[in-house]
Formats: sequence, structure tokens, C-alpha cells
Amino acid sequence: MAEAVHRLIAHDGLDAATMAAVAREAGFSVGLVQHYFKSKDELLLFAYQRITASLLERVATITARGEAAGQPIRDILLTGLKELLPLDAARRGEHRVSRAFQARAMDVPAAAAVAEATAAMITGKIAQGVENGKECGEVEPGTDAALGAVELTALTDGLADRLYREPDRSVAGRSGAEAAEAILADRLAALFPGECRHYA
Amino acid sequence: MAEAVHRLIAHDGLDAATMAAVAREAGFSVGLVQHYFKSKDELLLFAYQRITASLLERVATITARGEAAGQPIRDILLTGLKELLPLDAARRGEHRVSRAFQARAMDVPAAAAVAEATAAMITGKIAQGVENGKECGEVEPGTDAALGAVELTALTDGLADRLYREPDRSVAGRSGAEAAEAILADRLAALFPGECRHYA
DNA sequence: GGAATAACCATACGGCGGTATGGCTACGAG
DNA sequence: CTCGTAGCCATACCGCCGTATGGTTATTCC
Repeated sequence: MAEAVHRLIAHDGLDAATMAAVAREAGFSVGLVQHYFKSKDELLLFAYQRITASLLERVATITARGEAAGQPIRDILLTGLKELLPLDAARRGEHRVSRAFQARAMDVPAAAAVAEATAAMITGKIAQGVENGKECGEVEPGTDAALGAVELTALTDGLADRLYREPDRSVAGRSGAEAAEAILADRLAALFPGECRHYA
Repeated sequence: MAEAVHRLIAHDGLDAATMAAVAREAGFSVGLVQHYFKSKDELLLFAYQRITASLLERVATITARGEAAGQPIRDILLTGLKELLPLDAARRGEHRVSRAFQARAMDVPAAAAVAEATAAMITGKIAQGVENGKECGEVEPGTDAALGAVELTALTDGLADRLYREPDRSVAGRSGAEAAEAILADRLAALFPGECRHYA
């Protein structure tokens, strides 16, 4: 059902996610949807939680793979952040859903809590990466991890918005996607100027 | 009327901006609203345009003042970008309205056009500032103005979101607002490392 | 086996939102 | 003067949406 919600929002916006539409899309009756969710709010909140959870999980898998391969933290973070950009149809849909819920979060406290928790999760992971970078030598000791993490998440968020809005607008010769990646890579390089001692 | 729409959205979200509510808030009858706007879409689009226009105008005024005072471009841009952050109640309301419409822009092409034009305006102004900075010596000649402008707008956007979401979350000892300003100032300082020749 | 609980459905209901309709005043142009 | 147009209003209409209701079929547990 949550997937039906996802599909509907990704395709026609939040307003298209009506009870009847969700039931139809999922192949169930309206009554069944009601059987599992007391109210529409509950359904939407559940769907939101599921979607963000699956996003976070996907990123976690990717970063875990990077760690296992012994990549520099800088590269792992870049891959993880790039995953958050709407670079293909699936992620464009995801971005649309995510933004729809973030807008909704401005009116619905429960949704705001999910949004906040998700954001905290991401910045937390990044800050952890920076701290780890200090220990292994990729990051200068004096670097403020929390501040850097906030900057990176904000930057990624903003780039994602722009990429969604104008996927084909090129910047300085580069495609939009390339420009976004270049900007992220540049900032990460600035934040992680060193090499990890373990592979020196 | 557009102001009524603004107030309603800022206070209770986009869904609260119904024809009846707008009429009531503006002190008119529903019929009058219909008299001026053929449809609700038209009303909302008009309100969106007005709101973004007034925002851009406000920023233009501020930057013009900075120019008149002979401030370095770096400082002018910082002031301008800070104006885009939801740092007080009024701007929090504005941000809410703006985000509501941006979400709507994902479904309504006309709204998307407004959003795109606004974004283009802002990045354009910043890119212009960077170019000017090259001429006056604040910016290194090799700097890519377009890329820097995209980065700054994306960063500001993301910081605005975060600031709205968690206005009281402090970062590394700083308040959220201070952290956002510090991040912006830092990036601007990196992009505009030099001093303007005219005041050397 | 049978009762209780869960899965599942069709449909009715009440409300509300956007739009349509018809009418009333005022006023400036011809 | 009067006619047309703009400003303005109350209300009716219709459709849609969330939810409530009452029921039927499975499943599970004593």
C-alpha cells in the first residue's frame, strides 16, 4: 500500500493520493485500506516513514559497500550524497514524494518529526564520517564536523531541488548532473584534503 | 487579495487557501474573488508571482543599498542571501508560502515556470556579482561564476529549509541562525578572497 | 465444531470546495 | 437619459473525498 501511495504521489502529486485512488492502485478495496489505517493521515504518515526508511537503508548499503572496499571516506560520502540527487526517473519520483511530504510537514507535526529525524540521521552520519576522517588523517584536526555536515546536507538538498527543477540546464559547459557532482566533489575535497594513513 | 492568500498559507498551509477563506480573509465576497480570477489556479498563480516579485524586489533594494554604501561584493551578497533565510516570523511565513508553492510547482507547470524564473534570477544576480568581483579584484580570475552561483543558491536554499525545520537546533555551540550565517560567510570568503582595488 | 477475530468488500453519508447563476448597484460614455 | 460595463454579492449546484456502516468470507484458537 505504501508503494501505491509512493507511485501515486510520484506520478500525480500528493493530492492524487486519495483513499479511493490508493485502493485502486494497490488493487484493494477502500474498506481494506481503512481496515489497516484508521485515517488517511495515518496512511500517509506510514508511507512517509517507509519511504524515508528505505532511502536511508539504500544509502547505508551503499556506504557499507564503500567501506568494505576500503574507499576513502571522502569518496564514500560523495557516493552517498549523489544517491540523494534525482539523477534518474526513479529518484526523480522519490524526490517528488519526499518534497511533497516535506511540504506537508509544515502543517502536520507528525510528518515534521519524521522529516527532522531523517535530516538528523543524515547529518549525523556525515558528521561521523568527518570525525572518522580526523582519526585516519583525511580531515584536518581543527575541522568542525557538525558545521561541515550541516553544510553538506544543505548543499545536497539545494542541489537536488535545482536538479529536479531544471534537469537539463547546463552550467558552465557541464550538464546539470555533472555540475552538481562537481560541486559536491569540490566541497568534499576541501573538507577531506588529506589521505587516509591506513593506505599511505 | 494576494496578501490574503499569503497570510492564509503562512498560517495554515496551502490547503487553507480556499476560495471562501481567501474571500473572508480579504474582507470580500466569494463572488468578487471570482470576478477578478477566473479560477482558483489563476488566483494562486497570481499570488505566487506577486510574492516572489516582492521578495526579489526586497533583495534588490538591500543590495542596491549595499552598493551605494560601497560595500565589498562579498558583503553585499552575504546580506542578500541572509535575507532569504527564515530568520524571523515574517520570513518564516514567507518561506512556508514559498515552499508550498514550490511543492505545487511539481504538479502545475505554470507554477514551475515561476519557480524556475525566480531561481534563474537569483543565480543570475549572484553570477553577475562574481563576475564583477573578478573585475574589481575580489575574485580570482579563474573562478567559474556560474558554478559558484549555483552552489551558493543551493546552499542557501538548503540552509533555509533546515533553519525552518529546526530553528532552535544549535550547531557546534552556535545557534542555528549563526551557524547558517557562518557557513554562508565562509563560502563567500572562499569565493571572494581578495580586496576590491577601488578601496585598496 | 464453533466462536471469535481478521481479512475484505460495497455502498451510504455528510461535508466541503470550486464553480455557475442571477441579480443588484453605480457610473461613465454616447 | 440609458445602456453597457464593472464592482459586488448570496446562494445554488455538483462532484469528490474521508469516513461510517453493515455485511460476508476466511482463519485461528479453544
